[in-house]
Amino acid sequence: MERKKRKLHPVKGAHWFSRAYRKGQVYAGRHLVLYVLPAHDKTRTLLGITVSKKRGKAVVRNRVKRWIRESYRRYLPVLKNGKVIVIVAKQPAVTAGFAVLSEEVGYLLGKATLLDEAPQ
RNA sequence: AUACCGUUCCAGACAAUCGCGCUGCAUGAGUUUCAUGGGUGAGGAAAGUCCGGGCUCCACAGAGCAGGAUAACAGAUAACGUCUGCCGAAGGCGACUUCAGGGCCAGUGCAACAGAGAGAUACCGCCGUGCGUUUUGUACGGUAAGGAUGGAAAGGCGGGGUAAGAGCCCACCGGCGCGUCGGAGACGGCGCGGCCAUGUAAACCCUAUCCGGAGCAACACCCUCCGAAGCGAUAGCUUGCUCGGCUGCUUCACGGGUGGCAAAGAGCCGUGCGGCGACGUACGGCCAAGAUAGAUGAUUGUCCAAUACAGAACCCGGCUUACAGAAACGGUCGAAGA
RNA sequence: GGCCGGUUAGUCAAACGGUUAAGACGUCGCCCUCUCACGGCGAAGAUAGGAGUUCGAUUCUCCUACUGGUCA
Repeated sequence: MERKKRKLHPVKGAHWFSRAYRKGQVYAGRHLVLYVLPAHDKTRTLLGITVSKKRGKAVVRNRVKRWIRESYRRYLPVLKNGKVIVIVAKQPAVTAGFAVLSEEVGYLLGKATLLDEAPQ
């Protein structure tokens, strides 16, 4: 069934973010915090990324978002559907680098039991 | 090779694999769209939002007041507080750099403390006269040369003059006014003259010039909702105030989408011509991001001395601020890059 | 993204361009008390940073940083 490539879907609308913060299940790591909600659309999983303006200037925030998005993309083929995931970057994430964040995204997704199988 | 000054340019490159936005490119499915291939994809500051415009709405934008901005002169420009040239001042041996650089001889205000006195003055001192007297002194007057205070003390310095002194008089210098010559002008040279109140206008102010208000979250359209309260010629908008103008209006609550918005303009590149230059103009060529939770990343290899500051959000012209380094050209000083 | 404001001791908060920058709460020390509190006396502690104008700047001007408000 995975012959067709999955695309990366972003979360749209501010109310989904606030719902995730209030009602979502929380999984915290050293650099990131993961919020998970069940989605209406069961055929795909949405991703939202939050990097506060306190974390740095526009270049820094964009770089952190790219790292997280790329990490998430690596786990996309083995990800369960029907969820809304919001990832919030903490202050250490700014200086962590891609390798560290990628590892942490995998760890948190596994902790939240969102992976069908172990990533290769 | 090395110091210094000015101008311009670049902002890691290449290859492989995976991945992203746009596409009014092609092909195939399909006629909302999807897939594959191609094309294209952040900056010199995209930043701060400090100025100037375009654009949109208010009446294509009106009158007066208030308010704001600018400040030698001439030009460039769509416009500017920007730029160019030039004048003046300051700094540097020099190339060159810097300057909110109109007016306190229109008016008003302020100048704390100190000091006798801050725009008017006599504390000490100097001189004269009267009184007293061995002497010291004391009263009145003259005086701004000297002392002391201050950021600033009666334009500065020298000479004449005087009882002592003083622009009281004279020369030079500074400032101001008038005349004349040069210059497009600011200004500069020369001559004459009243004999001159220090500083502060980023104090009020005066002079000249300019400025209507708001901003793409503007604004226009489509679908949904067509909700509650209030007003009755009041009220609201334009504008801070007055006039003038406009309107069934005002307040509160409230979704989604499309356009605006990106292919085309004060556009970029090259060459010629005009100009000291900013710039203008003619010809030829080019089309070069357009997101909407917001697109450039990951891994590996090679080159490299090394990758700083930093991410478009309607669009331009500037200014300011941040910044590792690399390159080119022109020039200055000196015996020598010391 | 646009448009407005603000920054003074630990906190709140005054100051026509002029001596040593008010106050209040808090902090510290001493006194009072058997001890604590209350009260009394005393002390320390600040103009966001950098330039400029001025004789002199918390105040005026510019730049930078930080921090609020507001606009569908």
